[in-house]
Amino acid sequence: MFVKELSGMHTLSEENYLKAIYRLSQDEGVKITPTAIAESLRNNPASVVDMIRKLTDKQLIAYDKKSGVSLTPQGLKSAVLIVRRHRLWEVFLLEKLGYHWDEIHDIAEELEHINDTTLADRLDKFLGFPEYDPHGDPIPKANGKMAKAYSVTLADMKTGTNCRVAAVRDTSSAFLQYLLKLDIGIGTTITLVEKISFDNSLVISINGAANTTVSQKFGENILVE
Amino acid sequence: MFVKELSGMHTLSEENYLKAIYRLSQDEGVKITPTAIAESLRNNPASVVDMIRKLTDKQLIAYDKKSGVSLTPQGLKSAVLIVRRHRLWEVFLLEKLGYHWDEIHDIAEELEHINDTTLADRLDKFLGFPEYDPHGDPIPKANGKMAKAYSVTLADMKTGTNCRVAAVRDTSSAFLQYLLKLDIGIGTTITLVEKISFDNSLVISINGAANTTVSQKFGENILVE
DNA sequence: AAATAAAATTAGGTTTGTCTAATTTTATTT
DNA sequence: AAATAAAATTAGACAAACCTAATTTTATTT
Repeated sequence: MFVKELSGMHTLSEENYLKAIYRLSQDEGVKITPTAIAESLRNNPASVVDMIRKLTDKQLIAYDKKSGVSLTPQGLKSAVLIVRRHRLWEVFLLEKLGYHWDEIHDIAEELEHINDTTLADRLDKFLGFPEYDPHGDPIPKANGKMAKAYSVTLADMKTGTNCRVAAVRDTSSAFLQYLLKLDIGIGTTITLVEKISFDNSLVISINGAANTTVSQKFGENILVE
Repeated sequence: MFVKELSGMHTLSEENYLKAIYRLSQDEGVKITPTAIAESLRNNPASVVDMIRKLTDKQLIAYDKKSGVSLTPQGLKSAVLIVRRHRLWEVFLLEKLGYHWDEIHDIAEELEHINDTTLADRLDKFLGFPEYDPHGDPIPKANGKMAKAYSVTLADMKTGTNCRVAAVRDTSSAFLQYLLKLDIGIGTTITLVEKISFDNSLVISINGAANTTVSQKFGENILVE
């Protein structure tokens, strides 16, 4: 299929690797190893090594044993476009089709691979050029630029301070449904009442309501501002 | 990937075969042979034979040397759902994203494979439950029922009669762009002025304008009422 | 009916992306 | 530094979906 040879055209697998590598590259200072990629994609390091070779040949990534895997400018461009499409489709599914935020990730995971020169831009326009997706992640613009991602977590907060939920790190429906049950969404105000030093559990007040206790892991998956 | 084993889940290829068989089954009285399927999918009869075995094992089609390939009730249900999704997405692309009708087929060809229990129904609702897609093909309802497809072509008309363009058979951008140039769309009124007996060319008047001559093949790809 | 043409099928390959098991390289402990 | 553990890599398989070439079956002519 000669179509696949056209610049900017990648297989489904290639796109998923680029996305995984992009995601891993967001944790600054962390080396991107074959094992890390394999864990991220829930596949085998041996498979990753094969794909690293393929993507290196295609000049989408670079691999240096010392510094690990990195995206080339071309690979970054492709990865950001996939992320752009993913996040735009999430907005569409939530705002236009009425899905809840715990249902959209997996569908967007498929929609993001649909490739057409103008589709993302048309969708962006149709949605009114949203800045953030329903999970609080910034949506890359057509030129690749985007607002800075939130990085301070609820677990990083000082006891006694207030914050606004800005984004969620984990987008699994298990986590999002838990948030729904706790009545936490983007924009919710949380007060950190106490940190339990034994296991770093967090005692919080959601929108000024009675106190609730959540785990450290929970706190690390809520991004605040 | 155990996910693929769930009922109603088919591979991309399987879905394309089901769709092709469904399309061929619309020409009533025509036997669906491996060669016909291969032509429709532009692939090799040997490949088709492999897939016929696979789909037969999965009880999605039945194959009888005398009568050819047919969809089982289960296969029909899957095929109709794919067609439903395709046509709904076409409406979306045209009406919401502003594409022209010659650009939407190929994109819908990808979107149609996205499978989620409620996606098609939500999209249907969002679009206002359209009856026909932008090419005039009826959109199957959630229950599988749909308006009858148009079947009379411009070439079938009697000389001197008027008709309204109801649908197009060929959805290739080459054909659709030609129609755009001729100023023909769904709803256009055409008068059949004369049939040239030599090669069945058609002399027509579009929306009452000056006469134009088109080929027999052209006329056979315009469905009218 | 025999000859020919067309269609269907089988046999054996190829590519993509995955896997397991074995091996080699690198990193971490002791 | 040697021993051990972990990570990376290679080697060899496999499934899906396709292919070509050869063969068999079916249909059409003469």
